Amino acid sequence: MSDDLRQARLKKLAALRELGLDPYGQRFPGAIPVREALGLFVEGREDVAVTVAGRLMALRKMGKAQFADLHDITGKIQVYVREDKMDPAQAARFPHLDLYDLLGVSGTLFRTRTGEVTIAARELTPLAKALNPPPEKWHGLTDVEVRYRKRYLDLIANPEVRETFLRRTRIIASIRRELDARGFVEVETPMMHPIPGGAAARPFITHHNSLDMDLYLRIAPELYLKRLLVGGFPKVYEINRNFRNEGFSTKHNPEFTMMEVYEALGDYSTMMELTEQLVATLAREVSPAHRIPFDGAVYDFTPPWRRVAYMDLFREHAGVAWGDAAAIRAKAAAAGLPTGSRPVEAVANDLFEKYCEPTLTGPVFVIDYPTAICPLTKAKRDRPEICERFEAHVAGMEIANAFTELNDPIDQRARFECQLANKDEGMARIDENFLDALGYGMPPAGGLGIGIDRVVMLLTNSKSIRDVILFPMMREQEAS
RNA sequence: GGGGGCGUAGCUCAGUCCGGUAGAGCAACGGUCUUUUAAACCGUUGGCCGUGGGUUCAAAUCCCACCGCCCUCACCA
Repeated sequence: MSDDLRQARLKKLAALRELGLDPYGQRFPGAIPVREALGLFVEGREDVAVTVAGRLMALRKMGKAQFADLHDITGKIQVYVREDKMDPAQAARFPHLDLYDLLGVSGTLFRTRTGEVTIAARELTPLAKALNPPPEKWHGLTDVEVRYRKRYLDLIANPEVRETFLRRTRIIASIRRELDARGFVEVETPMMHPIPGGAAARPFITHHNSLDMDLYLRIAPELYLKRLLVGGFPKVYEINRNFRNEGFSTKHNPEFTMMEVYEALGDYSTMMELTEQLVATLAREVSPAHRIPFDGAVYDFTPPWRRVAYMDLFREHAGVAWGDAAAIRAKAAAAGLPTGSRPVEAVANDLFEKYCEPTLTGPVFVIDYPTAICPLTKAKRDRPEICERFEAHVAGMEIANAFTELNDPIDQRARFECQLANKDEGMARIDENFLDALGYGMPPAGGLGIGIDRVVMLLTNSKSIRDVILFPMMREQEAS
């Protein structure tokens, strides 16, 4: 039983206490990262002293000698223990170790007969006793459910998982660096909204007790970032969580990380250039040759990316004419898509997503969307039925969505009212405060949203969004 | 929500088709071993076979329901 394994470890914990040691350790100054320690080795010398701290991942006992593998985030170092040639008080500590214990080790570096740089241990300091038995050492932890529920074990046991999440961190840092260098200012806007807006999605509802008011976890920060444009911040961005109360999949997590950028005096063309440059920079950091492998294909993000007009794609692949409302509804119904009382453009867009988007490999910009499905986007001056919006698609995923922002408060109100009339579109209530803000004058601007999780998926060759979110949404389950 | 798959020791997995005493490797425990690399060798322990019901003389195995996970479709500005 697992309980037996635990009991064996508790016995060793007690033994450490009897030696006067604290199995859970104290401040441990002087430890250096494992990789750094390995770098201090000087060929031919065996007197270089180092101190490291890490997790005990393997133990090979050979009579009076034993070899241990100590891991930290930077790597692995082997520890050599000769019980008969050590201070007896120190030697007495070693029999009470278990795999996964956290240890501090001091000693001198040498090279073993088989060539591995190793610490000859002089001093051992317990830092934390592991009471739970570890996953199997060779196959590691493969059960995806356990990997997601106990991500800490996944990170310990699977080095490539560590690498994926470190890369995620580097990607986000790089985005910030690039935007900061271009003069964008990072801001934080509310996560709890009285009216959910800026996207069409079902929100999570929560409640503020002392105000006795329902609040919504934000589905997008858009309407608040635009208020900042009104307020005179010309270039703002936010990287933070959005929440959408919808089904989840390999490409959707209920909470996900979105970056939104707004640039006063720009438009969707400037956002297209920004998108290309940002993603290309990230891709170059992953692969200087600009060859990004993903799901069996290879993508090159070198600008400029292909641009294709929405209507051209529709004409080519939808199988019906954009203007033929009856044919559009008939085709959608035949395809099992909802038609009902929805506006014909919304139904047509379903056809677009079903028949046109899958033909895109990318990276590609789909540009110039029908105005009817873009309530926050400025229409083209000469063609009011088309608006200045693009989506960037790669490998069947939408990774970016941007437009020339609608800044006419009267037009914006009309669009909201039209949206509200179609209950189907999911809008609950018009955000009057947002319209009021536009009434003070918002500069013409380009706005861009990039789904960070999906970009990280692309750049880490991860097929599931759960592999790039440390703690993906899971049904609650009792602790095991 | 629909369809498909999976759930057996702490971990990685056989066994299920075709019902007949619950298996292996790793880990643990006890030995041998003074430079090993998944150390090796000898021995021992460890199981509500996801949960509940049914069929049967007999169920890990067949049937039903439920729980959880994965894939897929649907939903999804």
